[in-house]
Amino acid sequence: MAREAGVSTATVSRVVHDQDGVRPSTRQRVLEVIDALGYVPDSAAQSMARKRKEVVGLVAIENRDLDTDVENEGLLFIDEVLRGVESSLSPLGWPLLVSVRRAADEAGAYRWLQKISAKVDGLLVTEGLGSPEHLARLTTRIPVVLVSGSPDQADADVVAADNRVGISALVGHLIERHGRARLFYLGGPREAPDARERRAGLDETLSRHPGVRLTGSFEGQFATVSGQLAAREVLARPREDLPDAVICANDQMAIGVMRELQGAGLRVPADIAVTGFDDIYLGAMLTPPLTTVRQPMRLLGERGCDLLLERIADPARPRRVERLPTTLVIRESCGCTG
Amino acid sequence: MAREAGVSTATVSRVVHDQDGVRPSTRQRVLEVIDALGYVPDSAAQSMARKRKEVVGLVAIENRDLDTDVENEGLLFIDEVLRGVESSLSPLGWPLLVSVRRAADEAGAYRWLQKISAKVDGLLVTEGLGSPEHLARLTTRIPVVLVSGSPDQADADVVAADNRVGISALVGHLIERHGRARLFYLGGPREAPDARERRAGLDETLSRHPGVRLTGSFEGQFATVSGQLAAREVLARPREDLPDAVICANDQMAIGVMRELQGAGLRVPADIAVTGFDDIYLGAMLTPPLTTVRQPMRLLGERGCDLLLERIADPARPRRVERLPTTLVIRESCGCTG
DNA sequence: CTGTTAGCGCCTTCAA
DNA sequence: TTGAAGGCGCTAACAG
Repeated sequence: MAREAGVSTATVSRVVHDQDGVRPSTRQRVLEVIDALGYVPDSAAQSMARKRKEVVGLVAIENRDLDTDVENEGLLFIDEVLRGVESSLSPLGWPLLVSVRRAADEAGAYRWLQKISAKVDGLLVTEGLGSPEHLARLTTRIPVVLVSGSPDQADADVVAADNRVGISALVGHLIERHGRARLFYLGGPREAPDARERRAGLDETLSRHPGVRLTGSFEGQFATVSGQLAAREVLARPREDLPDAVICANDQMAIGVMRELQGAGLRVPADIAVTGFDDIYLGAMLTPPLTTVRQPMRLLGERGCDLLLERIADPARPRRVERLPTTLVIRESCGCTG
Repeated sequence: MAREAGVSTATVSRVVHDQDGVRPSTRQRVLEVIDALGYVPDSAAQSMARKRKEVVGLVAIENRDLDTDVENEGLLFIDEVLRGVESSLSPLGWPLLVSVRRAADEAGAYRWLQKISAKVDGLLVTEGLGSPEHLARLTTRIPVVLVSGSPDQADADVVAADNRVGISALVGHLIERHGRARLFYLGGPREAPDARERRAGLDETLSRHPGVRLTGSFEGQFATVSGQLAAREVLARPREDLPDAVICANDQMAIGVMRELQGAGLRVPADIAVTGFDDIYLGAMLTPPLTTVRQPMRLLGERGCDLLLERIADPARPRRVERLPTTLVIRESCGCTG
């Protein structure tokens, strides 16, 4: 290796890390050899020697049905989070290790998490990934930040949008402003903490409005098809039993719902209002434009990454849970007019 | 470590990798201890011992102007490529190391590339990233696949869309079908090989149509603002000197052009046609919907990754250049009617 | 079947 | 200012 070529050994290390205590002439010579040989220190060896990998990981699960949704749906949740993380990382120059798992099949999921965790200094875990027990074990070995995760997960730091306030504002609007009183709720997967919070927010709001009824609900997977499925269930009812609003736990599902409903000849929002959550770009382009709750996806990534870096720097630091504000985005699918 | 707890040493390794040659009872015991202690083998040490990291890298540069474009623009080139790579990787269970660099500032870019390359078994390099010399040096140390890169880069494998055919079909359509004869070309950055190919395709097509004139061109950065800038240049001309079509080297710039042109009161396509390249989702939602050339971005990622994996498996394998077909997507911004 | 023994390539004292 | 030496945690070859 470069050592032979030059003449020395650990001096190379000093040169590579521009530590001082090296005679300029020596440094010069070493640099030349390094350049000539195209030497690049192996990062695995480095990680090993100084017990630091200088990489953080991001794990996510893929909600979309690959064959149908692939080409669609503007910026998705994960894309935006990833961007945020990247931007938070780039001043440091650390790369990001990404791994996405197809469905949420529990089998092997933990081994996968472990394997990833062995390659990074800290891990960002999104949505309802991993059971609480698994996360707990993970957290004992390595810093973990939950992005949109459950705020009461053992020792993990958490960033999450303020789901309850968001959904509450939305539903309040639907009820008070548009007089909708027979709601249908299309929720997200049971495992997803943010889905659960949205549901809780809904129930809370309903309890404040005795005149309003939840006429049905459906557990979706945050994917467009879930919306279509749910819409079919709604359409299967006798016409006079139709809800006057379908509240969806995310935009993708709302898109599916709208398509299916409109396909069946219903007018949105005249016959039935439809709302989403997230505010993905595509929502604004629909006809009618989607009323939704904006959650700052990119910022979730940034803040999550910042928390992670802080914890990596100081593992003993007290646990932190950060709530990011949501905002009601009123467009037309709720009944408002452009 | 687990070894103490159990009783053995390298047996643990055998158990972890379910190699046979371990008495069931022993295996059992070791597994229990592993589980109890939550032991996870350190991947840096593993990489070191077997000289394999089981990670591939993806490097890209960010073309967007962060402050303006951030929230916009449906699935971008990189997002799609990344998806493709991920899907190609997931059966293997390898994670992907992602690093995005802001502008194309040459300074430090090579060191950045080197640093990333030290952490992976192979590298996917997108668009016009890295000078040919740098890429050449990189390639001697580690397998490299260029995604949308120059097909004549030293020893790197390459996947690229068939840019010339694509642009040629598009321009042919504009000329033959719509009689456009005074074209303005908004190209991509000089360093980007795909931008160069598109330009070459244009010139080629023009040379086959003597009656058609290129009235001007502009070198953009593949970003929306580039489109706005170019449009302003077009608008600054005397009205009678206006081109009858603006051909853009990607969709994002086409969007910028359309906005600016329409903002100035011009009708697209009646007064002036506008076309893009890529076929990002958003293009279909514009008014008028964007006529463009579709390049299979996701597939670029998949195939690129496959090539990379093959080369990692067999570094001596002959170099390969793969061309992926493009397709003309006729919507309305060219003058056709829905 | 299982333990021993070398490294893998680099960083970090400690001496010189 | 520099070299020598040990060790990071794991795997692989070789003995038992």
